Amino acid sequence: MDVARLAGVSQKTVSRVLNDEPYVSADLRRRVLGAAQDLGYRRNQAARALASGRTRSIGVVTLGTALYGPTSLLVGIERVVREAGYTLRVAATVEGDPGGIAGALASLLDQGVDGVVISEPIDEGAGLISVDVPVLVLGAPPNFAAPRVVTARVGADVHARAATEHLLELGHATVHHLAGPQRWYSARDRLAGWRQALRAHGADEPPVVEGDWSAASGYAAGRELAGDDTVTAVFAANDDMAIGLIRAQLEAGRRVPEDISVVGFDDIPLAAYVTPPLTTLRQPLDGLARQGLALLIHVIENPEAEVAPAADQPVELLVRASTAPPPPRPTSGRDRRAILHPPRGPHGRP
Amino acid sequence: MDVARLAGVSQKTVSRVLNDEPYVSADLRRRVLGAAQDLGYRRNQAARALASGRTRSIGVVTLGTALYGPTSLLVGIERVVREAGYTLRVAATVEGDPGGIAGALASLLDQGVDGVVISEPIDEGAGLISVDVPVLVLGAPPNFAAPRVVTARVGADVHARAATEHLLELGHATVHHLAGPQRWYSARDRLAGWRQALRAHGADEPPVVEGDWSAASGYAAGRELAGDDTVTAVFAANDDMAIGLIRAQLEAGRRVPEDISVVGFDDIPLAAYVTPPLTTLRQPLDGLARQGLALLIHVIENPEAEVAPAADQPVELLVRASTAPPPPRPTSGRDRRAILHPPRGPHGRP
DNA sequence: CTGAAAGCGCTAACAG
DNA sequence: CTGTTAGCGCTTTCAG
Repeated sequence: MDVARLAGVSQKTVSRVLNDEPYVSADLRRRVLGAAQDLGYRRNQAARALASGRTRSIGVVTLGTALYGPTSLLVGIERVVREAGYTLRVAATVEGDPGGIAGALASLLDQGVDGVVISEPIDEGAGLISVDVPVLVLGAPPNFAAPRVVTARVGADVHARAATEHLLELGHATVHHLAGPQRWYSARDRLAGWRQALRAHGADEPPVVEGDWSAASGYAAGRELAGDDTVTAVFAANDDMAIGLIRAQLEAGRRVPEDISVVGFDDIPLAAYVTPPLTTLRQPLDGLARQGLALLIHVIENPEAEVAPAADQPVELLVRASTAPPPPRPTSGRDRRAILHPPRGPHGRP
Repeated sequence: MDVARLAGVSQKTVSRVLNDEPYVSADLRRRVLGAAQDLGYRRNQAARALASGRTRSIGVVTLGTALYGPTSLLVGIERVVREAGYTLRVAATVEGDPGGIAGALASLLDQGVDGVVISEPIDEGAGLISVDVPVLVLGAPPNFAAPRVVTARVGADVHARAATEHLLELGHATVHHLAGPQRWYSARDRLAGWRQALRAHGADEPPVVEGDWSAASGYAAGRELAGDDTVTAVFAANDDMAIGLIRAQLEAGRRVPEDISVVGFDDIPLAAYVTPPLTTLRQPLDGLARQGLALLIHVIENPEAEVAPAADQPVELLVRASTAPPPPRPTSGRDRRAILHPPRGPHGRP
């Protein structure tokens, strides 16, 4: 090693200095650092990994879409990983690709990551390959075969329940739910929370409409629902669908929130600026990433330590202008499909 | 190596089989594959990298935000990288962190990536470290010291020009521009295109308002502009700002598009579902990623080959409901700030 | 506190 | 077609 020669020490001393190991005299340390600097020396990570069995890298399995939730998580994960001195490797899965998670995981493991985080997995039915490094699962039930699995979740069911209750407390007889794809654990959680709220209040449970998270699917659902004016309140499983749904309502001549209230989920940055500004739930995605990774890194670096599971993240309901009490005189239940709404002109908001 | 022993061959033969090298008998190949299978053998990538000097990984320097452009590109990049049989390493930069790109690049290079893509860099003023692997720069002028730099861009100036011309052709006397942060090359491109269009049509060039890509900044700009009703058309540098701006206009009692037309940029999935549906430009981000990476991988695998620069991606203007001809009787230029708009009630859309 | 020797698990080069 | 011999550049023993 040239650095060692230039500094007139052994290779091992260089290694010690660069790894901040103790038992090196200040003088040697200075000399080595100087030599390394002069030579523009950088350690070869592949060699380090081979010799030490560690890569100081963390792999993340995420979904290959630009959806708000997964991408926000990814951004948060990257930041925390970097701050902790690790590097990030990414393997995305494609929806509908069976065994996608297992494949992505295998690829990451091949690369020798020290730990992996599985972000918002969807239920693939299949069992997962066993993993010999610590795993962090973000937003799903812990059902992975790994020596050390830690999980962190937002407790979406609690949130969904709060959203639904907000609507119920406004006086709506019941609340419809525009659900996310049920292969997603987060979509199931939200559905469950909605159902809990309805039961707790003794409200009817209307049939669930399922979307695919997109505004387009929300729009389609909105057209379906627009014909039925007993629908006075909808809890959508994410903001995009909520916005699509609102759009469909407006086009059908129903006003939001006067005729129908809508609550979203996520608090995307746009939520406060659409018309009407959307009442929604903020997901503490950043806290989730931060908290989960702190746990994961702790387990990586202290293989023997016991870890307490992460606490659920807090709920935050943002009441804006898309929710209001139900319209005074709900149409009688029967023949409702026959009632034609004259276009009342544009949707209003003072 | 156990696999070699089990199959009764040399280590090198195993290596050959696993690397799909020629000159191995079908029989041996079968035997080796079988043994590897039985043992659940996986190659150690660190050792491969050390011995071969290649990692079959590509690094990407991206911005650590959840903005639509950067994240969509990242998703596209990941997919193409995976399809090409490479793995992905990510290093994000933080806005405002000087030398962020250089640092991220250094981290990636340390990891021994075979190539790197710099996605939507911002101008950091500082020079960039020199790089000894092929580099793909997405969306910026090529000014990097690297043996092989390839670039691909969307030609945002052409797009911006088209957006501005759309407004001009609708009859607007001029078009205001709500720009993105000028440290971003893409923001500069859009500004340049807007300016070109104005000049070509001999229109006045109003002062530029600069936002930070967020809907909140668009809203702030919208409030500023709302007092001036000579402003009949605005080209916003992205959809989020356009939506924030529209919101501010509506709150000020100005109708979109009757009183003021707005064009966005990006065609985020929500653009067609906000109120009014946003006229915008679709960025062929996916094509960009695909095209750029094809080039990069070609250069990685054929170090000697000459490459033609990627062709600019095509323009696609999506005319929806946020643009219309200007209002019939524009208020005279003077005293315009004194004119109070009685709240005309809600913004309309038939 | 410091150094010498011995690999980590693979692939490159050269023989057979 | 197949095997042998050396390393890749570090970190880990284990002695000084």
